[in-house]
Amino acid sequence: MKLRENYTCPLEFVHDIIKGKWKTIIIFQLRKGKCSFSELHREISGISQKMLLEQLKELREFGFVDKKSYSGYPLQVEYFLTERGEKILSAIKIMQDIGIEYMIENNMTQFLDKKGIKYDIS
Amino acid sequence: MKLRENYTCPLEFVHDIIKGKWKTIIIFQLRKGKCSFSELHREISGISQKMLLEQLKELREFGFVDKKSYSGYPLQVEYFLTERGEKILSAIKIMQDIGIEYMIENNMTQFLDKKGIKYDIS
DNA sequence: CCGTATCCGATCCGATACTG
DNA sequence: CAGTATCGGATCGGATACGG
Repeated sequence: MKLRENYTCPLEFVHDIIKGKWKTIIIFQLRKGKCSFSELHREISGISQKMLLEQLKELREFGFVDKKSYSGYPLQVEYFLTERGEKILSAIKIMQDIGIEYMIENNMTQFLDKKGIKYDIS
Repeated sequence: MKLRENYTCPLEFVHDIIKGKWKTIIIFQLRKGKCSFSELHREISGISQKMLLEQLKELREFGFVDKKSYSGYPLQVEYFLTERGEKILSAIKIMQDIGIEYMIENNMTQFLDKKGIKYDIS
């Protein structure tokens, strides 16, 4: 991922990283600890393999996520949050909370329930 | 702004709103209270009139920002954060904090200083 | 001072196919 | 199982001009 050369504000920078379609969700999924690629792929409804890989790469590049690879067959990796990842998770939880509030107020929760998506903020 | 009809997760929804290039910065600029359009335009370095207006409109649409218009000439408006806006501000402050850390660690602060941008997290 | 409309290049992201 | 490459439509956002 290519950043601009100059940022006039730290938020511009964080936003550049977080704006990708799936990043907040990936970080949120990692809240409970390490997770293999295929687990992530299974749990994040709708994401393509390409996007998951690409976004994980960028999250690693900026120190929000790290991974551990195990050599052997079949290949196995574990992705997990770094300290910086945990920190932004606390911001993401607030945003999730706001999302839940909004969806409840506007009767948008049927989709959540129907698909059995977990949206606890633990 | 047109949202999707169904969201499987509240974060997907919040992200749809927050992903726009200037939204986090606009919210951050409003942290100290009400502000006219031209003040915002002056203080947010690099934003075009079109984008500022568009993003403010969307932020209002989803209840993060509200405005008060005064009839008369010249026209005068005041934009300010709603309660929901204040709540997401607390998440944005965390992200700003992360951005500052990152920029310090990676010697990226020269741009901030040079342009005299305020980036306090108060 | 505040807001709208349009045009157009840049970027994003989904589908798909292929490798170790 | 994990990762890479490419193609093409959709969306984003900057420039610019105009209107209340």
